Amino acid sequence: MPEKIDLSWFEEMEARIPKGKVRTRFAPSPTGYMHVGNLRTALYTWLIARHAGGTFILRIEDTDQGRLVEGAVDVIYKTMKECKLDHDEGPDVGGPVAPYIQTERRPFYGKYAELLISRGHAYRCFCEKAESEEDSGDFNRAEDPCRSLDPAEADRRADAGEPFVVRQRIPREGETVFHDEIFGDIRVENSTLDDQVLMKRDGLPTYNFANVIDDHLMGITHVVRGSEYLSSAPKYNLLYEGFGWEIPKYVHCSPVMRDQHNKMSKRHGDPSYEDLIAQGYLTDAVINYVALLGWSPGGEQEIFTLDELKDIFQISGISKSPAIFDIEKLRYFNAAYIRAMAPEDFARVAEPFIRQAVKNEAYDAAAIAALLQQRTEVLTEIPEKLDFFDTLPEYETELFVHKKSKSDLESSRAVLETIIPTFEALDEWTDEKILGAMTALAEQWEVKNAKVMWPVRIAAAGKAVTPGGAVEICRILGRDETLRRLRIALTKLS
RNA sequence: GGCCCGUUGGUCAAGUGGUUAAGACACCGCCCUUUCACGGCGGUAACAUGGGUUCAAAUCCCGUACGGGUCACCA
Repeated sequence: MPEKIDLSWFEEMEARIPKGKVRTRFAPSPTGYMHVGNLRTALYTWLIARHAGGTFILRIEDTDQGRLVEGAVDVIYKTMKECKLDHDEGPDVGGPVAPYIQTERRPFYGKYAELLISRGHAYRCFCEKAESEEDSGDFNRAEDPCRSLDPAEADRRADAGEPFVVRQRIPREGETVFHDEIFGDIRVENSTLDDQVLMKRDGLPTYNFANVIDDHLMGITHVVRGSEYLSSAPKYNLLYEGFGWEIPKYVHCSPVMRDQHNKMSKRHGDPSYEDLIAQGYLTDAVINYVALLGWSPGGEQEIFTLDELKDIFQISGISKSPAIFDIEKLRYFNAAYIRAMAPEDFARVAEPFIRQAVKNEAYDAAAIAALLQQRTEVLTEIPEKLDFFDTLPEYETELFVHKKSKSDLESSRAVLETIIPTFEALDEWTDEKILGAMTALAEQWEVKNAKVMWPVRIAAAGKAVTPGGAVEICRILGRDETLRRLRIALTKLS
């Protein structure tokens, strides 16, 4: 009975829709963390809006009451903020087409479902939920008596309080073509589509229905989402046509994989965005890497700021095939970002990691950070590089043997024996003086600098690989501690 | 299984009928050097496969194989 449909309400809704500008939305469901794939979708969605000078919207899709996770929405806000993917409209900032949380939009969906029913594109289905019985569980619309139920009869049963779902009435014949910006035209036989549920028995819409309604009502021009929705896209088109709405551009992105066969997933222990940060990766590096996972700017440049990405991002550069997440390459990006940081910025982010290993406040964290910056790939690897500061490690004298610098046990002993009094006599403990003492000795003995510096560094650090050379290590250690360590080494070698 | 989609080195990828098939990560070698790095130079390594179309195909068409997605009152 179309009479009870109040068309003016729909007209008001239509009137609220902003028009003319590009509008995109990131619409996560609050699951508690940000997958890498999600982050990439958010990024691309944001980039499309910003590139076009359009509007970026955050919408929360929480229609699955059974999967609500406490605090999950906050994780989304926090991540988006950290990544600088700012939104113009959303639950926290409002906007012209509020509300932006689907459960708060609950009344809308029912009305649109009614409208669709009145136009014959949907119908009420009173069948029992087809749970269990996996084998016969496949719903066959051709056999659903409700599809051909008299509308008046259906209205009467609904009014009487009989529970029902609303199903989309898919034409039995013909084919539907839809266009995707990445995959091109895709055509499917309508006979392969089923009468999907639009409104659930609990009165909430399914994802598939809420999406169409909200995307339209929010004036979304580009629908960006994972390619897992590719096969339901034709049904969306039919819905848009049923309402007489303009179909937005679809941008389906292939998944981010952990290997050839599996998507990245928390379940398999793959890192989420938060995990990566906790593992010592920088937000900017993660964003940069993720941008290139499944999208290419075409040129040879790989390091981009968000601003640069915004300028050059093209939907056409998004790839059709899935991309495997390669942590090694992320490490490379992270290292590049670390090296490019202002020294004081790096010192700030590195300090907590430095202090994990170096408790002795006498050792200057900023000075250590300066050594670390050129040789750190991820922040979490910092502590292990610094284990020799607080306490001199146990080590074998074999460490003094080094062929490149032509060092052996005897030459090392001689170097230490000579350099100790020289160091004691230095009037200042600076890089210049320390270096000068060592190069002077090398010159006097007519040997390579390395032959002097090698044993000094080994004696000072007690390990072969250190961040920084002999001069820097000695300087940071301070004269007293350096001399103490050199004497220990001399004892070992005598 | 039906339907949809995809397939360039180990990985990310450029490529849109004529190229010595870019570049990056990783790997290897050399140089630089105060260790390790950084940096520089060089190297190994790819068009899944079979048919067409064409003077010419990684690029267009068909099949095959392989891979992914989907077939929920989940998103």
